[in-house]
Amino acid sequence: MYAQATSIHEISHHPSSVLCRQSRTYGPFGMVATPMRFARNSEIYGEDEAAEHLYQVVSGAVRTYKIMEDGRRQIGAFYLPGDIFGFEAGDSHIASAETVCETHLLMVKRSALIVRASQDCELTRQLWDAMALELRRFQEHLMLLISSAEQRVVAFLLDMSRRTTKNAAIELPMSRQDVADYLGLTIETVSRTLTQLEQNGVIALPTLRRIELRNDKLPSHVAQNLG
Amino acid sequence: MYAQATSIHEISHHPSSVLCRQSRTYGPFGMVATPMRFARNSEIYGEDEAAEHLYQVVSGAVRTYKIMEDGRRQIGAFYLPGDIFGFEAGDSHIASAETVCETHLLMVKRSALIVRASQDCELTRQLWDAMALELRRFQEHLMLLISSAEQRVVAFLLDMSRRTTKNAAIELPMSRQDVADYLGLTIETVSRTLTQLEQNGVIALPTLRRIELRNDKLPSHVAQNLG
DNA sequence: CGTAGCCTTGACATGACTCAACTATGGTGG
DNA sequence: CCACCATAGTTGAGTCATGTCAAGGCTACG
Repeated sequence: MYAQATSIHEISHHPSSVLCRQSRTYGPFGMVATPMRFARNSEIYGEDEAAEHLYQVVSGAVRTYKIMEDGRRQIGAFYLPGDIFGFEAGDSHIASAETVCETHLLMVKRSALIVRASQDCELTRQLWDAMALELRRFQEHLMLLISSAEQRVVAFLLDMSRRTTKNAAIELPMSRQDVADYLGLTIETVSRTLTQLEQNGVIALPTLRRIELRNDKLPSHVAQNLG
Repeated sequence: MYAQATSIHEISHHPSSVLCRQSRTYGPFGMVATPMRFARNSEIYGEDEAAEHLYQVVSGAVRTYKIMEDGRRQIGAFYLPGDIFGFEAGDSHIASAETVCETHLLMVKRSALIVRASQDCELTRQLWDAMALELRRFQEHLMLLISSAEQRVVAFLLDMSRRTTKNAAIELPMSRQDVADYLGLTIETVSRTLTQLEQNGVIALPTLRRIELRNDKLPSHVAQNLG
């Protein structure tokens, strides 16, 4: 329902430009990779599409999501520069992936990766660990979804803070609607919660997308979530 | 809070008996495996313990879970006969694992598996697929947690039905409290929802733990969840 | 037949959702 | 540079689903 409201612009169903430089580029796990650029809100792959690649974010941000029968959208994860995504796949993807803003990616072939892993014990281990990290993220996301709105929002902000800058200010690449669909809340509840956190002095909101955290003022029950 | 109420009996911190037969037993992925037996509610491994093994359920049932700061317990997954678990780990486990009822397991060494996978492309692929399946389960669990109580309970029953018998009756190995902690609901809400489903003729409850599904009467909005 | 654990039911409280109006922001063209 | 528009975000009032607290009923096992 509310996800429906998100009008999506600039959907370009394939890479705005694929930069195939002559010189080889190396991506995740030291594999030969193809650099790609996507405009904002572009589809990278769709649910149920054959899963032939693995991706690493160079700049920008990516969201993976599923649309439920009732029309709601659940965002499974956000991927930021350095993150690798596309694991969530046996033969085909189980979620769609879109860019949140203009994004540069590196793309590697899954089949090539598997072949190389089967000759390289260290690489097999790295792959295992990367998937375990992905599982850990999902597990933490699960825990989030059973807490209160305030806990969800604070945990989200802390996670973003930890993953981007080391200082306490974050520049969110995604809209309130994205945040809401990630946290399993409505956009109104996210907005109200942010306002309330600001009034309590836990955060400052110099602009809509910029958020400054006062770590010392965090509600104690979530402070422990800090990595 | 309510999770606290679950009084746990018969915690035996290690395998009641490890059957080390002379003849070798083969477990998941064709690896040499150690058979083990656990009593009901026994700990298999704890959160943050070193993750040295992978397990396959032979008979019985297993739950993985985390305890949150506020005392609530979130069950991440149930594993039934045939299922493999223990993937959710880089160097150490990110959740605890306990038996739901008396359970027989096969245990294989992760390190040995990695070594063999790095010589066997097919095995690498199988491992990848197994972890992808695990990710898929988590993704589906995520979707569950943002739906209504009725949708959660029905989806849970359908999932259990699909994974156990092919007919429409299921014998739940776990308590209402387990179900509640898996679905992110209270035990009261689970109970009320089951009663309501029974009154609507969607299910029958011949005994507390036995549930019969009338697939034809399922609420349409979840019927699509059928695999 | 008694008891303990598990489950159900009821009455009430409350946090998040819905619907609706309003405000701020950022980009575009005059 | 300003006015305008579309988009994004905020705020308010009222409703509803689920949680909380408390009592009571099964069931199974000794």
